[in-house]
Amino acid sequence: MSTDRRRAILEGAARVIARRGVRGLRMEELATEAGVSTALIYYHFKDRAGVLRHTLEFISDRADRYTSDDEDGGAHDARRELERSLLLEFQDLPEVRENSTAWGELRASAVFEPELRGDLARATLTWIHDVADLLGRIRPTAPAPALTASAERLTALLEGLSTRWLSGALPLAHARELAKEAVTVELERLRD
Amino acid sequence: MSTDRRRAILEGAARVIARRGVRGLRMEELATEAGVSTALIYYHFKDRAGVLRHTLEFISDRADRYTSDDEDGGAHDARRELERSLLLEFQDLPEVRENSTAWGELRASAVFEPELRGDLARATLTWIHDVADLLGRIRPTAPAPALTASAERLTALLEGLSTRWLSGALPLAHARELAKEAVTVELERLRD
DNA sequence: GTCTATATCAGGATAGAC
DNA sequence: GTCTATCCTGATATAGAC
Repeated sequence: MSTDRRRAILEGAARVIARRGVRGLRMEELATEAGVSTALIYYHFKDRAGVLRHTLEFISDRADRYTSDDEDGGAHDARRELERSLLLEFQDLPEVRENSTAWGELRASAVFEPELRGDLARATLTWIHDVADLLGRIRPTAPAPALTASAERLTALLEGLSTRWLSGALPLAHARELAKEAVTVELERLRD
Repeated sequence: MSTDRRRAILEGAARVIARRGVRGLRMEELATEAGVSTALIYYHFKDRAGVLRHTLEFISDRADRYTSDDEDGGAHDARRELERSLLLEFQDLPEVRENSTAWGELRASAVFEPELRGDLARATLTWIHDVADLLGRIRPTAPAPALTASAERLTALLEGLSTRWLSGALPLAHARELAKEAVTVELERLRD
């Protein structure tokens, strides 16, 4: 059925992008991966750029599922939740790798393809907001701008570390350690 | 003369890559940009991959010139030098933009092209080392591992912020501010 | 909605003259 | 060393049947 195929294509796109990059995504390889014809991809997504856009959306939705919705935990829970959600980026599981890779690719592609920027900016903002929110639950007295700045730094750092990890420049365990310590450092900053 | 043309091609390649990305580099556009024929590019660099390799080398050599060599400044100078060298990444000057863009492209491409990883790792290590060195001059009593960890976080953050800037997700001034504050935060961390 | 077959074309690469 | 002219592959996209 239609919806299933659509989804299969998006899942396939995430896999192919993780394997070849946005730059390396070939419509025919995607078709094979998803078990459909190229024509069907064009039918559903109009063109290559459309595939990219929807895949980005798909991926960020999927990443949202990582974040729990519990809003009423105490500071201790928030701290654990924060670390959990940030370190989730650094796991050698296929889906996580896919998400990280695809996210990095989309970010990098957006430098040259302005059409991608809107969605990317939206997703980034949401992410920053979520992190700022968690920080705020740990440091209830910290002013909002400081929380946002810390969240911006943490998320940007995560992206930087993630790319280094994926490009083989940084072992996974070390990346996790650096990220974890960054949380400590920023929380210290937000203390007074 | 031969050497001039070679150089013109490499400079042109840096500009084109900054504008279109590694993937967007077209041999013909490069030829026009450099004022030569496509055939000459192949004559000098064998193929497209050769152009890429030599351009990346060209660019990292050029970026080295940014870093000053003065080794004997006091803590105050070191702090300024640190901020200067880190914030240098965030300027809207053609050459800086070219270098940042190409660096980001290189980093992103390395995720899928292992051949690129060696050079990249080397250059990254040098950078981390330089930053750790400056941090050490400001905090002479801090242990080396802590200095390295801070340098790793700062440089990874820079890469993250840089990509956000170049992809239009983060205004230049804001990126500078976040980077500057990150220096403060890390130096605070290294205090005790 | 989905496929097969194919048009179209951009762009990498080379031949050969100068 | 450098150019003009051209070949040819690989990839996007569409036509049209089912």
